[in-house]
Amino acid sequence: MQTAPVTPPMDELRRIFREAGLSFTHQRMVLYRAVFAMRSHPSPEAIYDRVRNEIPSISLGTVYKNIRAFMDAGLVREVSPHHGSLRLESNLDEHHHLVCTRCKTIVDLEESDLEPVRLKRQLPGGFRVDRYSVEFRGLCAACAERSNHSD
Amino acid sequence: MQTAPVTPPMDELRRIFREAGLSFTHQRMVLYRAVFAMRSHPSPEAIYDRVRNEIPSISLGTVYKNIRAFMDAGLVREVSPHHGSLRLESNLDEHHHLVCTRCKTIVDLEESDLEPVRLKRQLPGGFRVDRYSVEFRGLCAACAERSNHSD
DNA sequence: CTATTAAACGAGAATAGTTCTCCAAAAGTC
DNA sequence: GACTTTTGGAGAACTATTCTCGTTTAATAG
Ligand SMILES: [Mn+2]
Ligand SMILES: [Mn+2]
Ligand SMILES: [Zn+2]
Ligand SMILES: [Zn+2]
Repeated sequence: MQTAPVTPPMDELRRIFREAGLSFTHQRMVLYRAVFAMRSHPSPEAIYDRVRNEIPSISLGTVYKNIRAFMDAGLVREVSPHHGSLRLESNLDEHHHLVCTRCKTIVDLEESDLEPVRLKRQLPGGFRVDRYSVEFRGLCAACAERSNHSD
Repeated sequence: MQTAPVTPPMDELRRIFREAGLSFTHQRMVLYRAVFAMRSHPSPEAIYDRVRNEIPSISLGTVYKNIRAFMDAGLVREVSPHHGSLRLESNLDEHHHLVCTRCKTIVDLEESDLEPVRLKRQLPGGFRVDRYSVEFRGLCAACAERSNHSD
């Protein structure tokens, strides 16, 4: 199970936004609550659909702008660093990935470089696993270098 | 290291395409060779750029059509099942994912449900890891069910 | 090798996801 | 409450991808 999706009270939200450097608006508050109430890794469209129940006049542009504001503030993340464009995998062997979050480079890591992943308990609710892989996110040597310089 | 990216000879390619139910065209052959020569998980645009050296008149549409043909035939895969649309992560705790490749549902798996992932060797070339997560791909209970029926 | 049929190509229109621009409205500040 | 800054809404613009259609190329049969 997961930490319960508790909706923070108004003044707690004010504090969260203040600390994030975001002014407090009605739309932003409703969006924030929606995103944290949906534990389903929602798309902007899905958030829009839900929030329109509460604010029918909200625009999709506002949803996108606030998602970006939340991401920039580190309040949420994106599930995959590779939304946006298709990336092809021609290595059909079991293997893992090193992903540079800055330049989006993806480098293979052989299956045999890792101890096998072991589950402590059964997977929930009859999920049928085809394959798994481990994704290491960070900075490649080149980007780490550039990052040190511009400190 | 990895299996060397050997370019298969012409008649080998003919066989591969035949077995995949794909007719043999010049564009398709050059595209196939490009994709398997690039171990960098290329985007369609990157493949296009490379292939235009050899076939300047090739169209981006042809690149997309053949990528899809290769994917449908199981010759290549896509790196992420979530290109296409942004998906938000509001759970900032370390955790892992169960991803249904059919309905794209993403379910969290707590960090503590897994034995810690251990590397056998050092990571290559100074990659700086921020975090890692394991992605289990397969079919959720609902989709597995539907899949059994329509057999 | 040629005729016939089926599949693929190139060009460009269409669509989906996302960002940008601009002005009016709301929030933050004193 | 007046002034300044940020945000929201509407729609244009942009990027990634798919679709449509007429022409070309490949597969198949004679
Ligand atoms: Mn790979
Ligand atoms: Mn998650
Ligand atoms: Zn990098
Ligand atoms: Zn599913």
